Amino acid sequence: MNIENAKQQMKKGVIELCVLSIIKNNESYPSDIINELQAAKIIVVEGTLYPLLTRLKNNSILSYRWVESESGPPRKYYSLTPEGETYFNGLLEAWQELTKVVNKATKQ
Amino acid sequence: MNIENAKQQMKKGVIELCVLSIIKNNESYPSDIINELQAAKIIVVEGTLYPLLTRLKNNSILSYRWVESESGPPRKYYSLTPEGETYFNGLLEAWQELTKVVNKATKQ
DNA sequence: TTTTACTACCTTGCAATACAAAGTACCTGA
DNA sequence: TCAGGTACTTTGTATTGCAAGGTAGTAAAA
Repeated sequence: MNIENAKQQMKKGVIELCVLSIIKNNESYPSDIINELQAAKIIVVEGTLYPLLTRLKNNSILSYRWVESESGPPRKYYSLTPEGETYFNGLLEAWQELTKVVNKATKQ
Repeated sequence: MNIENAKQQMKKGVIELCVLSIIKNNESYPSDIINELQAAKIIVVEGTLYPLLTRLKNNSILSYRWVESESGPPRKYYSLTPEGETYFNGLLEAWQELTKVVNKATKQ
């Protein structure tokens, strides 16, 4: 059985958390986000990220503004809305609780 | 946006790890497993667990033996195969690495 | 001017899997 | 014999990550 698949499953659950964390730290556009995730060894591709960002925007977690680029097409820079801040905090709390119970469950 | 949904997503990734951990500690049958997960606040229902166990069995991660019950139908008691032990260790390692990178990514 | 390369955003179809709900079957005791 | 509880199983649905392909703006080479 391929362990890569299971790793993938675990990763899935935290993509949203990590994306929001990156945006919270710095207003970002998608390529930024992909690069930061990659640096953190959480590989995510465009086909994953764009629909996610759109979903979060449609649910008022994120907002964006267009920013001209010095070289190339304009970019959508995303930031958290106040509602998004609350949502992110809840997500982070859930993550911390999950790690606690899983670590406990897998002890010994 | 409903945070329960996001929690659910995070949980998904660790169900397999937790199920294997429970079985590793004690040869178990499905109701055992559901109860232990529930105690750890990782709620899982039959419709999730049975297909998961079957999948793991088909991939030689788990094996089972029928055990007569004192009151009711016989039970399938599951245990890890040697291959399953290896797989579990890999999964646990992946989990520990994931928590590390996510904690780093969400710091500050 | 036209073409090529690069960057950026977006969409479609597929696959994996958790869950709700319903179904089958066994065992026990009234 | 039948009612209730336990246990295992299956089916249909929804979510969501990914591969692959598409659209479009900018800039530099040909």
